[in-house]
Amino acid sequence: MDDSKIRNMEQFARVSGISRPTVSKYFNDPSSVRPKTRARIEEALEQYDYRPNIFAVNQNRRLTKNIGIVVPYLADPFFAEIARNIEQRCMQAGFWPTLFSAHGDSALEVEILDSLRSLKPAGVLLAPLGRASDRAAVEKFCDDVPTVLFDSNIEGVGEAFVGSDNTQFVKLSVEYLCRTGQPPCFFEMPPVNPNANKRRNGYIQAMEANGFAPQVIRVAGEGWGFEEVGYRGGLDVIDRGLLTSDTVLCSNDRLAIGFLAACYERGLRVGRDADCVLRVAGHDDHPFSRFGCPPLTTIAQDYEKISERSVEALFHLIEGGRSAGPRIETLFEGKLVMRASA
Amino acid sequence: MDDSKIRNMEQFARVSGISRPTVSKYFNDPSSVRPKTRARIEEALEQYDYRPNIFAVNQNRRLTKNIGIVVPYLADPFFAEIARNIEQRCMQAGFWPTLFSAHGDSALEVEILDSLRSLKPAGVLLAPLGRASDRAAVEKFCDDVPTVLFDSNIEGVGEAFVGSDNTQFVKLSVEYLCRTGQPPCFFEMPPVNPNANKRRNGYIQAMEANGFAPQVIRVAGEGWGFEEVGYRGGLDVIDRGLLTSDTVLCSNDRLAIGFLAACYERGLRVGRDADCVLRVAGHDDHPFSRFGCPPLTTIAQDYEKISERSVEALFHLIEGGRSAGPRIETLFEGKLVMRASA
DNA sequence: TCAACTTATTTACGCGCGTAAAGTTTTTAT
DNA sequence: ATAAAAACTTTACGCGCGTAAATAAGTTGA
Repeated sequence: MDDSKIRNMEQFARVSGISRPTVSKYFNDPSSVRPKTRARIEEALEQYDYRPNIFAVNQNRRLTKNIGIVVPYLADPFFAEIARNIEQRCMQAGFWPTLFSAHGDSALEVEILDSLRSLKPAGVLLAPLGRASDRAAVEKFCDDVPTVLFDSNIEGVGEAFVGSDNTQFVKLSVEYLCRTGQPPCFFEMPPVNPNANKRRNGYIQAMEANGFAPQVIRVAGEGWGFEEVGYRGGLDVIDRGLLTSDTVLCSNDRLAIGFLAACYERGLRVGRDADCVLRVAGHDDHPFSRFGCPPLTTIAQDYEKISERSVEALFHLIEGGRSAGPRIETLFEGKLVMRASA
Repeated sequence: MDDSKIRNMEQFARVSGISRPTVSKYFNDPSSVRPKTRARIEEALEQYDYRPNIFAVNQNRRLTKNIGIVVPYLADPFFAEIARNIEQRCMQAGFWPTLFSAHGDSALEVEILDSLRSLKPAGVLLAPLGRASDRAAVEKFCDDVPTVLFDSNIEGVGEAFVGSDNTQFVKLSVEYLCRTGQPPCFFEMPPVNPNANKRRNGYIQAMEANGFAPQVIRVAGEGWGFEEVGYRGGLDVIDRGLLTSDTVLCSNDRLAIGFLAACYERGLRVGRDADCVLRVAGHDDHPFSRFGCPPLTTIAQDYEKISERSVEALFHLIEGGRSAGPRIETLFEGKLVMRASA
């Protein structure tokens, strides 16, 4: 390893015995040069570990290899997980992913999109805040940069959307709960994004389809501290005797985890057993749901497929140029995960 | 807003009536130009919203305004939180923070440091994986780039370390538990970093200081899925009757959350009440600990102070050049957070 | 008011690489 | 074997900005 002072491509080209333009071509696409040439470059590469100056590269390429990943709230392990998944896929494809979190703040979301613009990214994977998002700002951004939305949809914005079929999620959970006990009431907070709305409406629809009267319980609270909202709301609902069923279907798992904490505090045993007074279920299969007390019955999002398809859609977009057809929405179905809570 | 086609600093300088070098000076430090000049530039800035090309800027500056933030495992909300905190402080100071997660993988950690190097960052805030880290690689990186370690220390590596006084943490928890009930046994997994070791040793020390015989229970398991390890280990320990005390002090909160799940599954009621058979406590005050069943008694890390001091240390380093004195280790004390579990 | 500073302008070069054009060599196909 | 195609080399320019040096203009204070 003669890792001497190779300062630029010029010098590296010299030591590898290949001309600089060809070396440049190699770094843009190794398969674009003759195998013999490629071998010589890679041989030199092992001796001298040189890497092109990323700033000079990005300055001169009209489109960089950067990919922006924006999530609404990184302290939610769901987004951390899916971001990890997406990151790795991007890296494998030779891109340079950069992760951003809006931390639940719409002003910050706009700021991020602004900075992102100056990164001249080849594409962006954006999970918007949802209701709080500055629609106009997001829309304008999507006009400038090839963007795939995921998790939370904004109608008509971005070149594609990949997410879950929330209506189906709730249909699954409602049917399971109705089949195995009392029809559930629905526990929610003011919706942060369209998914929450779809879940509530899906619940109403599914209940009616099963011949039951829907009962929606909405508790106050805002922001992304869902557990806290579920906990406080849970205490309130329990204390005021507002539960209309012994089965509580929560809009999402984080809310459910807060609700479980409230049940525990009030001495309400949750589960399917005879000594239990309440059944509780959620949606998402959040990473922590299996460690709830009791472990949470839920509908699992397909992390793998969502991230896989999102990245695929973006790559398709990047390669094929824009306007490669109409905006495509891909929704994945969830799977019932039966645990002890319902 | 005449947001026409300002393509570079040349053009922006022209429309603002100031020479390009002076404009350049302004962007490097607005206060370095005469107030009148500054006003004219900022006036033009509002009309034409121009931003210097970040790649060209970074190529020519010997040191960029980039700051790398590296955490071992972003799916842990503790790190997500502290990263958020650090991020914002950096942005406020006019830097450009970029967040990376090693996802529990030491190869990836090295890869990240490698990519980071080519970002020519002004500095890096690194929470290393710990035991799994490639010490040589990290050490070499720290030689090249001003780096402050946080959370997990590597002796002698980096210009400074900021973290928690884990010995004090355990001293606090042990004393509290001894004072209020049976002396605790210590529940741990194979240590991923020095913190875990310090906690175990601190436990032994504190127990002996209080005149009790320490009892360490180590369960098998590796990786960063602590809850899973705590859960499985918990079941095992309970089923085999290995608990030597009715009070269990867990090495950290995530392990404790898994342990609580195991207790719940085995029908062991946890808490301080008369009908409880077990007390459980942890360390860290993890974001989810308050929503455990029961809410977890723990020792709280001071997120704010850790991130504040880490950033301070890094800025000090960046301004003062390297070798501004010896390596400084800053440890913050924890605070007892009494909840229902112990 | 005039010297002594301070700040801005002009001019010019360099950073490291993408990329185009023209010429040369190697490979492929007939 | 030979023409055509493909890949490479040489040469040269441009990207947008940092930065240095020499010069000019503005500011300050007694």
